[in-house]
Amino acid sequence: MSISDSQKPAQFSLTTPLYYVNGLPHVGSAYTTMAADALARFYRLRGNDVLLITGTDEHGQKIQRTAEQLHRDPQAHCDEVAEGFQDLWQRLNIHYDRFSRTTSDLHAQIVKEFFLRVWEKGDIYLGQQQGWYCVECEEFKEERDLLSEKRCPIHTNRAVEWRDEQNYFFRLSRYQQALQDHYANSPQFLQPDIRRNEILNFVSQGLQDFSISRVNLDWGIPVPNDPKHTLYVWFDALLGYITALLEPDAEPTLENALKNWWPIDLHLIGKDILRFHGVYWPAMLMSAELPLPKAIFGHGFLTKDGQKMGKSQGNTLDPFDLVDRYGADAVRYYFLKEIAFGRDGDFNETRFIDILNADLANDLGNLLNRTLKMAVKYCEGKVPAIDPQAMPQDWSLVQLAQGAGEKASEAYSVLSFSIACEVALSLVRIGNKFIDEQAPWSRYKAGEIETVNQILYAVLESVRLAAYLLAPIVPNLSTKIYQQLGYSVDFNDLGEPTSLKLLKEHDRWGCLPPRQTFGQPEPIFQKLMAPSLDLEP
RNA sequence: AGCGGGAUAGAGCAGUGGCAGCUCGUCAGCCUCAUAAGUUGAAGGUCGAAGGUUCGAGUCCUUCUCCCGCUACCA
Repeated sequence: MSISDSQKPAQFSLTTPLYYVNGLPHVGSAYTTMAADALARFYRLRGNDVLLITGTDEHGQKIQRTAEQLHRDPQAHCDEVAEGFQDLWQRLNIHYDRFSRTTSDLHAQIVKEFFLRVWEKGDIYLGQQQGWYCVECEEFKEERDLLSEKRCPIHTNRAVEWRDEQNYFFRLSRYQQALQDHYANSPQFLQPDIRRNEILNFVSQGLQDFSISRVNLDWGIPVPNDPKHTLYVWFDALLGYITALLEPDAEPTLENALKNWWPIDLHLIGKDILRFHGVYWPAMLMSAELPLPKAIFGHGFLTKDGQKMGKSQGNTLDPFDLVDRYGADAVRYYFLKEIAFGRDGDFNETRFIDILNADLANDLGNLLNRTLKMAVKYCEGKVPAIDPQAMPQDWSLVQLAQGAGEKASEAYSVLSFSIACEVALSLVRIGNKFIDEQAPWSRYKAGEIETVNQILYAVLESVRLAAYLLAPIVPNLSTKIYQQLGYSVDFNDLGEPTSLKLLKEHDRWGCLPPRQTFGQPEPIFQKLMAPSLDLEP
């Protein structure tokens, strides 16, 4: 199963949603993006060519209105918010390859070409959209959802209006069978299973065509053959994934965009937009006769202290504030380790602090620190000069470490970030027990130098392996560990082919080179303090 | 209303027929290499309720309660 060196490295492309720029990013967007970044880092470490796409969706009446309220040009408003997203991604140590914006000129070209392709297929037609319309929501409402006196259930003091307007529609109904066949033939297409079930259920009830244009909308891309209409959401935003694939100097054509990276391996999204990615999008692509993405994963939602977050509830969790107070590694670790990816999860600050201090400071950080300081004293500041292969094979730590790389790799491949972390943490926990049992400090006093060397090597190598396996989640921390062990590696600098090569075998036990000189031992993760609510002097 | 998910220790979770477990937190003993870290042990559970199948049920069946998601245009 080994890949020969002459072959091109396997490619892996993935996307986050293109986030709506109605406001600065919330923690849910950050969650998706952190997961995407961790996965991208995992594949890069494996030696794959990776393309991580994120970006912003910038059209729509809500944006236009928000800009107007701020007495600002809509584009200027979008620029500023998009910059806010990029700023947060930088703070969270996200390494994306493309940032796709739906207001870019390139995008308009791609949208036009795609639209015409579907148009020529006969899947777009002018129809009549009738229904109760809430101006605030910008949505047509089902009559059964309305409150008394035809009031919108969200904007309870506003009555909905009867609208009867011409819109363009996409013939989604035509693709029901093809979609169902695809779901059946590609069980990995919709993940996790619970979301797949929802979609299967939904599609089996029959599909209606959906409208893809609006008439009273200026801020957007005009319908190519009828500029009185403006494209609405899905025939705009979803295509941003394709626009993102254009090489920097390429002509904006579908052919150029799809040349290298299509189809996308994974669309990572929140569960709220699964239908659009799992039903609308593949149907649109089928209509355009393009290959479908390999998989779509809808992750769960976050609550805060068990409560749904929302501006109206006033209990939002600000990702900027979180990362500023605790750092990127801490935030990434909490969300990816403490929440089973795919399920809903909760943020609780006390728990956040407890978990980080226990796992990263006490267990991992302190294990490195105590072992390294012994090695500095007992082994002249170098990795003990022993043969890693000649280690006592009955040591539980060694046995565990030998299987850890593969286990973690399997976990990452199925987006089980939490399990990948547990694999690394189990090495650390067993390492702490092992060092207590073996008590190298006593053995050193008793003159058992050879055994001390073996013990310290085994523990340091386990910490190295744990750091390597955690690198997609906590790259800064892993870098610190590697540097204290004497490497000059930076896990944030993996664009370099040389460093990639260097690390390719590092998921295996026994890499740590004997006699390598250590860096300065110092705590890699300072304990977090709870915010002080103490008002007394 | 229909479909699906969930209810197990103070918190978060694992556990598809055989002694109820893991992590965090709490309390106590041990160690002294270490970031007041580590380690060992303890306390803490009538496994949502009731009934049934079985030698044996957290696990299978039936009924019920509560919570959550989906049931079409929520970026």
